[in-house]
Amino acid sequence: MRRGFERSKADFGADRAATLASVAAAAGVSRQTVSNIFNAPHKVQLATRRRVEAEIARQGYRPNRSARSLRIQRSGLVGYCVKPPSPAGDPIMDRFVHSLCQAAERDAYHVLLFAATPDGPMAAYEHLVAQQAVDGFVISDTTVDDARQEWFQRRGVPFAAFGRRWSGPEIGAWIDIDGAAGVAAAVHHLAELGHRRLAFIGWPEGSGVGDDRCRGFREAAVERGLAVAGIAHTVNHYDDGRRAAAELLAQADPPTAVVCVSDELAVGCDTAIRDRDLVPGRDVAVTGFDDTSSAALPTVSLTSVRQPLQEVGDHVVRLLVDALRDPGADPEHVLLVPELVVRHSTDHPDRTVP
Amino acid sequence: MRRGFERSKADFGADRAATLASVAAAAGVSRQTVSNIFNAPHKVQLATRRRVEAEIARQGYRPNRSARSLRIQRSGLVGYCVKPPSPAGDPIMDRFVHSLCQAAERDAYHVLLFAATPDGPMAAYEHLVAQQAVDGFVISDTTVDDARQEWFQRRGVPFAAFGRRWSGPEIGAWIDIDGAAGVAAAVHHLAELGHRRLAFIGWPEGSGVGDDRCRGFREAAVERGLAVAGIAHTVNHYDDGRRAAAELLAQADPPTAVVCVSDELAVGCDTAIRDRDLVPGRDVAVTGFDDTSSAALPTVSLTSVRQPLQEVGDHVVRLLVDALRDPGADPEHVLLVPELVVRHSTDHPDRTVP
DNA sequence: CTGTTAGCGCTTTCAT
DNA sequence: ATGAAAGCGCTAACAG
Repeated sequence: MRRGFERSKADFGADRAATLASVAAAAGVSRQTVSNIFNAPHKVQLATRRRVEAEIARQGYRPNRSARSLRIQRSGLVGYCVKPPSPAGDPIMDRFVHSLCQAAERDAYHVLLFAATPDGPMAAYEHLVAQQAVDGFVISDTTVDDARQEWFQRRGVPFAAFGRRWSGPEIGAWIDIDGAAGVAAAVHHLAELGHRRLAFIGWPEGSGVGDDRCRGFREAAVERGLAVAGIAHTVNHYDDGRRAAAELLAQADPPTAVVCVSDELAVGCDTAIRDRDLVPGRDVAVTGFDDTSSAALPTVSLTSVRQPLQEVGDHVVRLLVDALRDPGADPEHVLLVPELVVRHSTDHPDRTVP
Repeated sequence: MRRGFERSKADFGADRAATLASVAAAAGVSRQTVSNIFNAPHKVQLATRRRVEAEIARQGYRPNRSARSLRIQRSGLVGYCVKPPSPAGDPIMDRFVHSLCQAAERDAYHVLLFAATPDGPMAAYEHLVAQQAVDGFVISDTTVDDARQEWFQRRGVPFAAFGRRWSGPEIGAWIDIDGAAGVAAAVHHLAELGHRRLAFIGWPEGSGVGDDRCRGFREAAVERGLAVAGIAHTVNHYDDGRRAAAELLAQADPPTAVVCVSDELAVGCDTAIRDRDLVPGRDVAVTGFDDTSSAALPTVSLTSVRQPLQEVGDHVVRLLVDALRDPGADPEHVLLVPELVVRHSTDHPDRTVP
């Protein structure tokens, strides 16, 4: 029977992991001095410090995390709950999670990832809090009737949200993308291209994010004095976007540009335009939201609103660290303006002013 | 100045978190008995057990994780390194990560997520090992010259891989998707539809995953006695797929079906077919790999190979847990056959036998 | 600036 | 079946 590891965990146990004591003994100083090297370097004389540091490097010593956490009563972990994958895939999850990790590590934190359990939405959070497994949470995808913020507040659990509160009183710190501003940027862009008659395809009403983006459309249209040729509300599926767009385009006085609440719906709209033997961007303009990989496909080439997720990660960690440091401080709220990525769906090479 | 939390962390400190001692005192038993409830329930009389359990529930007590980890010398954490997001987005990352979390939690583990640091590929791994922050690692995206497995072995660090070893001796347990079988399934499907002349668009040679899928194509073509009208190798971009497909289709005796190593390239191929005023699936068939959201778009409707990522998560956690339990055991290797999702790109409604 | 002491909350012998 | 005692590795308070 072949061994899986030349040097298994059991063998490894022979030369035990380095500890404060092993480093101290080898360097001929007290354990406290070694500890100080990490936690209060200025308290150690340069000569001894050098010597101890050499020994630390030689043994590859790092303070044991459990022991340290137990002593200082902090885990150094940030909890984040991943939502179940949707069939359509999540266009921003991978970027957000990576930026979250990076930002956390800059502040000497790590991310503890967990999935929701079947027994209630807060069960997994509760479990981690009771175990004192994490110092706080980052949450995302906040909804209109989100119960999490209030739950955290009631228990004094520090957190920071990617996504604002859509109802009720403000609780805790959040950072969010200004969806209304993103959609407004699309409207302004279209207005500058000469479009005077616009339509909007949004999600069903009541969804926080969706309503916000819809408001951005309405307000920008008013501000620019543009005609609104219709506002549709539909679930976030390609087919529904295609159907909604077909109806809008079949009107007596159809829009020359359609602003969509998501790339998924915008790609449906793109198809509806082609269904009428029109060319997206040349005959009818379209915009989406999220700058997904589908939008970037040259066959689609969709103008879309891109969320600055790197910055979101940086901010959300900062907000949490602030809450951890000073639980009594005023929670901060940050609204980031996203960026419009212009492609052929609004700016076709053969386009003439509508 | 408004307070962020009605009951801040500081206030919260007043009624400290429940401990073994607090539960024991309230229930009128020793700390040991409370501990036994969790770790050796059979050793406790039913009557006292009920009483203590009631008190545990009342106080919402859970054993402190740091203390427990320190005592038993295990963190209950599995490390997983997220790779930086690519511009194209990762089509399978969200599904894999979620299944990883779920599977880990079934075995009372949690996932510690971290990002690679600038200072060397193993620096982040090393840091976590030295701190004893995790009990082992799950790795994915194994490459031909992957140095991680050997590194883990040398240090006796338990791990399990999603992705086989592409070179060198076997080290550790892995689970992988049988890409060759997936591509072969596509070839067999095409053969059954009557196609006799196929081409393949793959990645540059030397990439483990890509070569494996290419081999699946060659072998299945031989097995079925099909003609090979060309094998292209290109980087994984839409435009390159389109260009490669254009060349293959411009030949004197072009293929009637093109098998692609990825959805990204397959969508490029789809465009190249349309560029020649042909209809994908009716005139020339195309297949991709990964069943991404782009493939599922009805405008594309791409037949594609879908990886069973839920099962991959289950297996990879099982393999790691096995390695943790018995470091000396033979590492297991699992190869999962993926499933072909048939759509219009191979089975167009108006299709006639080629 | 260095060394000693105590204890974070838990599990694991060992007695009873 | 239950209770007492020891100690995992660390940091903070204090004494020298």
